This record gives sequence, structure tokens and C-alpha cells, in this order.
Amino acid sequence: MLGEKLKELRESKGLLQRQVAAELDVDTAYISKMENNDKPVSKEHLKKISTLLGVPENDLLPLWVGEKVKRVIKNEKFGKQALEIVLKELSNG
Amino acid sequence: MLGEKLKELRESKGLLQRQVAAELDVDTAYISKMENNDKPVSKEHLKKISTLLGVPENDLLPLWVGEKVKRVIKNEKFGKQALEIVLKELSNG
DNA sequence: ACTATATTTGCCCTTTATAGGACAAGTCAA
DNA sequence: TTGACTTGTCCTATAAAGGGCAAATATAGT
Repeated sequence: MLGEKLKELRESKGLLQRQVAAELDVDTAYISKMENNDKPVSKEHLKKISTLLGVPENDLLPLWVGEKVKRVIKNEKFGKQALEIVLKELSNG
Repeated sequence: MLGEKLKELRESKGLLQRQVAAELDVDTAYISKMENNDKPVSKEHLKKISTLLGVPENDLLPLWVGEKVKRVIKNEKFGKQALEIVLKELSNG
């Protein structure tokens, strides 16, 4: 979810991974992994990227947290159910 | 959520933390922390506990995963929103 | 088909964070 | 005061983050 968004934003700006990589001072492989959700995006990187791609960081943050949540429930049989009960608890309690 | 449940189950069985602790071969402080969600419960411990307290592990697992999710979104401003979009993604696509 | 550039994938390494747990000392009720 | 529980600090071990490098794959242009 986050990676796809980052890629889409980058491409809409006509930028190459190289250019983003240069800005963050990392190599392009790392950028590729971020865009493919193979590596988590650090908060500092997220901030720089949002600036670079001209999107408010707050638009990206829910996706960023979402990605972390997905990592947690990945391979968990009761992931969906877990999300539902947490959400419910957040709503009422 | 998990801790509360464990405590409730334990008390309904009339057991003391000491007894659970003995069964898991840890000290009572550790049990206390589990019941107060101060320390995560390992999967092996969860299994033993479910046996000991006579409840199917599958009843506890959603809470167990939920607790991990809560740890992730704790202190995150967009936690709830993140859960919603992840859940949505799980549902449709 | 051949090359050049863009992206992806796999493996490796180091650093930081989290889990797992002991122990001591504290609180709370009976 | 004693037994049950909680809280704080500390330590070690494992897992995850952060990231490089090389090789593999696209993809486009000629």
C-alpha cells in the first residue's frame, strides 16, 4: 500500500529511482525495495520523500502505519479478526 | 485485551499467578506483566496457558494478535485510520 | 539482436530495538 | 504481618531495521 503509492507519486513526477535515491543518499536497490514493500520506510525517509514528491506527509502516514500493521498480521491466521476487535476497542472503549 | 482476558480466566479457575508461573517456569512478576499487557506473551506461553486455563488457543489468538497490533499503533496518530485501510484492503483486494 | 539504462532480487553485514526473563523492592488487603 | 500482586531496573539473546553490492531482469531505442 505505501510502496505502490510512492511509486505512483514518483512516476507522476517523472522521477527515476536514481533521483530519489540520490536525494535520500541511498542506493537505488533500496528505493526499489521500499516501493515493493520489501523494506520498511523510516520516518525520516518518509518525510524527505513527501517533500520531494510534493505531498503532505500526513497523506502518507496512514499508509505508513498500515504497512507496519500488515507486517504484524502477515502469516497470522486471525489477522483480520484481530484488526476488527482492536478497531472496535478504539471506537467504544 | 489479552492480559485482561488471561486474568479473568485465571481467576475464574481460582488460580493464583504463582501457580501459573510455576507451570510456565517463570516468576510471578512476569505473569503480572503479561496480565497487564506490559510484556508480550510468547506463542509457546500462550499455548501452555490456554491448556492450563482450559480454553481453546484459537479463542485467545485473535486477542494475542490484537495486542501486537496495538503495540504497533500505540503513539501513532493515524493508527485507527491505518487499521481501517488495511481492513478494507483485506476485504476487497 | 544488441546495448544502455531502470528496476528488481538475493545475499551479506552492522546496528538498534524488542523479547524474554530475573531480581528487589514496592503496594494492597486481609 | 503475610501472601498476592505490581513496578522498576537490569541483563542477555534474538529479531528487525538500515543499507551496501553484485548479479539478474526488464524495457526501450537502434
